[in-house]
Amino acid sequence: MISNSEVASHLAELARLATLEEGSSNAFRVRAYETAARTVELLDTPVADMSAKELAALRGVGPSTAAKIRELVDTGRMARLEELRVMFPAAFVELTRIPGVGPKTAVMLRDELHINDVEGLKAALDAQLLRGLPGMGAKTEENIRTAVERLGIGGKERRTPIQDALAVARDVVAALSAVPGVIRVEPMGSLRRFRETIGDIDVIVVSTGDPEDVMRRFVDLPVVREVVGYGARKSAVLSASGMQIDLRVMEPSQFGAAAIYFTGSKAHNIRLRQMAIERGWILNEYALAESEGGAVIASDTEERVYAALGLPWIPTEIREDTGEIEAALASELPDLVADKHLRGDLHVHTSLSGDGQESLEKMLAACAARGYAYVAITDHGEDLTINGATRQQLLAQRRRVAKLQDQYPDMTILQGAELNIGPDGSVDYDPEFLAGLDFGVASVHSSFTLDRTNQTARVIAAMRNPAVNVIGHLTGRRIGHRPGIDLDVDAVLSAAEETGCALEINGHLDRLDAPADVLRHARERDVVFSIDSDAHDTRELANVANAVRNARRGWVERKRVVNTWTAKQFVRWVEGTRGG
DNA sequence: GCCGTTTTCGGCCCGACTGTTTTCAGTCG
Repeated sequence: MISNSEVASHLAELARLATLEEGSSNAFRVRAYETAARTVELLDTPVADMSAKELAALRGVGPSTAAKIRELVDTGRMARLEELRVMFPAAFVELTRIPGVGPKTAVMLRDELHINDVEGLKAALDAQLLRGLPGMGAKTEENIRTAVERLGIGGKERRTPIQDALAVARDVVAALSAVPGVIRVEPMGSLRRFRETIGDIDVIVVSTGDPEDVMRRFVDLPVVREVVGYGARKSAVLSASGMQIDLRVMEPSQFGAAAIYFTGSKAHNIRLRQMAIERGWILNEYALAESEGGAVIASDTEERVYAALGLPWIPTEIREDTGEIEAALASELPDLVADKHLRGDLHVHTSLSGDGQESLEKMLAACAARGYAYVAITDHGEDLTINGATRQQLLAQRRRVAKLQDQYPDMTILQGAELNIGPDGSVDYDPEFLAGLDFGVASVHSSFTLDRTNQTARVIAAMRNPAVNVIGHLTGRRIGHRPGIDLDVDAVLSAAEETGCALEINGHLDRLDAPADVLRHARERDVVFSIDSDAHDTRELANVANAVRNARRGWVERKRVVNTWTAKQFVRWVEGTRGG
């Protein structure tokens, strides 16, 4: 049976190719396909089980798209998509990845110069054929030549892991904060929404001084390799690593409208602007204002702009037009977990792990300093041969923990381990030894290439193990480096409901695992989570803030997170899950 | 292609920048 995400990716491709046919990504047909793709992607009911009539009742899906979905489900094909694939082969579509080449230009290049791929474009550039086309001159030709040469480093679809983008953004923010007159510098866009990968870094500078000072300072930053746009209030540059950084300078009174606008997502903003129009208003990056006369209704804070539209402030992580507007209108926004709710950390390493950097004593002191009511010390199990702790080492640690517990009357210390889930679902040590531990996190650290059936079976077997309270970094992915293991997410969520085993939300920026889309799908299920740092030194304990933001993206509510519970509730859950 | 307390047709989000044009089209976000 075809999955919803496969159907959604067909619809997304339909939108991409329709862009070429329509000549614009803003064409209504294109937007309709995009909306339909988003709706299907997020739906919990399999579309394969739905009638055309039921499909057409979904938001953004009408009779035409419903028929296309049914056709795909029934025949495995979508005739319209196949026609478009013939009209626009992949090598031709590749042309639109070049910055500056949109659908109109690509089609003109083919119609006028018979260019069908990037190689053909290069030849035409060498022959200086582009400058003879309508609306094109030598300058445009040169711009396209430059863009082709750096395809792969600055292409439109290039995305950077959030870990790398955050580092670049931090430097830009620090440098621009020092410019005279600047009172505020904030990263916006997908960085503020905390997506796993970032396209461009968007930054707003609020300044009471001369905006041109900010712009000059911006394009002179050491990180800047090339200036790709330069205006009085808006500029764009490419960083040394090829990331695009967009900068806007705004007045203090515009900050709220600007923050909403530049945070996005685009789909979220479109919904807000539609709501503004219904009221006879207009919403842009400067203000929410009356269409007639332009009297400003709200602009200085996000809260005021949302409130004027009849909405509560919407958390940045869920601004994707995937149901948050409807929830806000119905006063049913989720009670998202926040940093201040955390009462403990359930995945902490010490120097007993080969890759742990600091002593048990230091890690506990740092946890206590964070105000935790409980903590689980979870060094690697022995099956991780280069990093794991032996039984003797764990027993010795257990005695040390017992002594240290006296120093922390307000913090319950659980001594456990991060167990390794073997390819067959077994974990380290033997059941008798494991029963002597207080807590168990079980994680996949090997055999990443098993098929879905086997991966799913091993994870579920670990969940059913009475020594396991939490499944660590569910998919094992490393963002930008390694894909996650192939899992039947539905089956895993069912096992989590059945066993009470928590799914970890890991705070390492290259993990953010379980991924937000998995968390979102767990929303309708009776699943609990743990928000963990997976710290290997005291500094990394702060990683929980990353996990919190990823949890919020996945609509995870406070009540679902076991380490927001009181010590009493938490210990009851631990005891309930241990021993099955 | 979708949608409707302006409902079955006529709308559909908004603006900066660039390069090419003397008023605008294309691209981008």
